[in-house]
Amino acid sequence: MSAAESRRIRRIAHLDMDAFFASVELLRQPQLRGLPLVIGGGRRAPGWLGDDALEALPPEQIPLEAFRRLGQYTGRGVVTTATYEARQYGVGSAMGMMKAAKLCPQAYLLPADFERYRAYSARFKAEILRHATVMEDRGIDEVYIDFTDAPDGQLQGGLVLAQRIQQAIAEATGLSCSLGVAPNKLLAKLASEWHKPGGIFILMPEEVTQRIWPLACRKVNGIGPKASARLAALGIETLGQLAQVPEQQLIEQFGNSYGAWLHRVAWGRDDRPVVVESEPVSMSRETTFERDLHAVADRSALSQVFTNLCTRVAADLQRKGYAGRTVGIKVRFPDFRIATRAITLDHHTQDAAEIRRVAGQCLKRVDLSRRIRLLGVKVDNLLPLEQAQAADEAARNRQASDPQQLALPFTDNP
DNA sequence: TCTGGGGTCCTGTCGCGC
DNA sequence: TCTGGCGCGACAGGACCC
Repeated sequence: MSAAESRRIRRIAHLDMDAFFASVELLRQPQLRGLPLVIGGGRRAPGWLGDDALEALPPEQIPLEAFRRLGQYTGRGVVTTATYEARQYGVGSAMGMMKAAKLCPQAYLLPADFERYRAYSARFKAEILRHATVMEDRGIDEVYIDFTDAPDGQLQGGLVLAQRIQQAIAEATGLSCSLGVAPNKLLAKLASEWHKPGGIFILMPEEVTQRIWPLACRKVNGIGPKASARLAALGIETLGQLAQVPEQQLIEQFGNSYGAWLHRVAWGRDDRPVVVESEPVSMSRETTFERDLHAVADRSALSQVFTNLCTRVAADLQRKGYAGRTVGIKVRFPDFRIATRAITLDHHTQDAAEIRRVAGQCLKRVDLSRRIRLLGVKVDNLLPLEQAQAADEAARNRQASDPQQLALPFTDNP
C-alpha cells in the first residue's frame, strides 16, 4: 500500500441546494428578487395566469402588479417554501396557506412548478456525476456523494472536490448549494447545514463529538417531533446528553432497533453505504378535497376522483415499467385520523381497471359514515415489469404442477 | 394555524403451516 | 391426536423525510 493509500479515510459528502425552488423561480422571474415570496398552495394556488396577454410575455417581463398576493388565497394548501423576506414575517415550509396569508398577506404567491424543479434537479445531478460517480439521490434537491475513492476526494479532507462541484453547479445552473464532508452520511448531513447558504463544512473524525454534542437531538435525520418530545421528557435535549445515556436504557425506552440507533447516532456512528441505485417499493396518488365529501351525498364526485386516482397510479406504473402485487387505499377524515386498507393479489398488476376493482374492495372495508377529507390509492410490492411477469409465471407453474412432486428434493434445480 | 403529496421504514398483531 | 413454539407473510398504523 502506498503512503497516499494508507492515508485514505472514508469521506462522505452531503450536498443540499440552497432555497432550491425559490432560487429556480427567481432565475426565471428576477423582478421578484428581494420581495417576500411564497411557493405552494397545491393545484388551486392562483399565480398570475388568467390573462392571455400576460401569458404571452416572457416570464421576466411580467409586471409585479400582475402577480397574485398571498392575502388573496383561499384553499387548503400548505406553503412549500418561502424566501427569507417572507420568513421574516414568520412564514415557513409546511405551514397552512391561510395562516401564512394572515402573517404576510403582501407576499407574492407562486404555484409550485415541479416539472421545472425536476429539470433543474437533473441538471445539477448530472454535473455532480462528472466529478464523482458514487452518488445517492435523496430527493429533488439533495444527494450524498462518496468522496472516498473519487478523484481528489481525499485532498484537504474533501474541500478541493467540494469546491469544484459547487462551482460546476453554479456555472451550469446558476444555483448555489452547500456541502458537508464527513466520515459518514449522518455527519455529512449535519455538516452541510453549518455554513449554509453557499458554504462548505469539512468535518474530520477527531472533531466529531466536540462538534455534534452541543446540537439538539432534533437536528438528526430520523429524530422527528415525536421522538424529540419523548427525549425531552426524559431530560435529553442535546446529542451530548443522549450520548451519556447507557445504550440499554435507550433500548428499554425506545425498543431494540430505534434505541440502539439513537445510541450510535449520539456518538456519530453510521456505516450506511452511499446507495447508487434503488428500486421503488410503492407508487401512490392521493388528493385532498376542497371540501370534505360524504360517501352518499357526494357519491358520483367521489367515484370519479377514485377512478381517476387509480388511472393515474396505473399510468405511473406503466410509464416507469413496474407492476405491483398489493393494492391499497387511504382515507383521511376531517379530524385527520387515517384509515388504510390493502389487499394482496396472487399476481402483479399495472392495470387501471384491476387496480380500481381491488381498491374498491378495500374501500368497502372502511366505515364511510363520516365525511372524507382525502382519498388515496397505492400499489405496493413492486417489481420491474419483466421480473413481475416471470414471478407470476413461476407461481402459476408451481400451482399447476403436482404438489407431491414439488415436495421431492430431486425435482428442484440441479 | 388548521394542517399537500409522494415516498420509506418500522412495529405490533394475527393467522397459518410446520 | 393434541398442543406449544417458531417463523413468516399479510395487514394496519405510525413516524419520518423531502
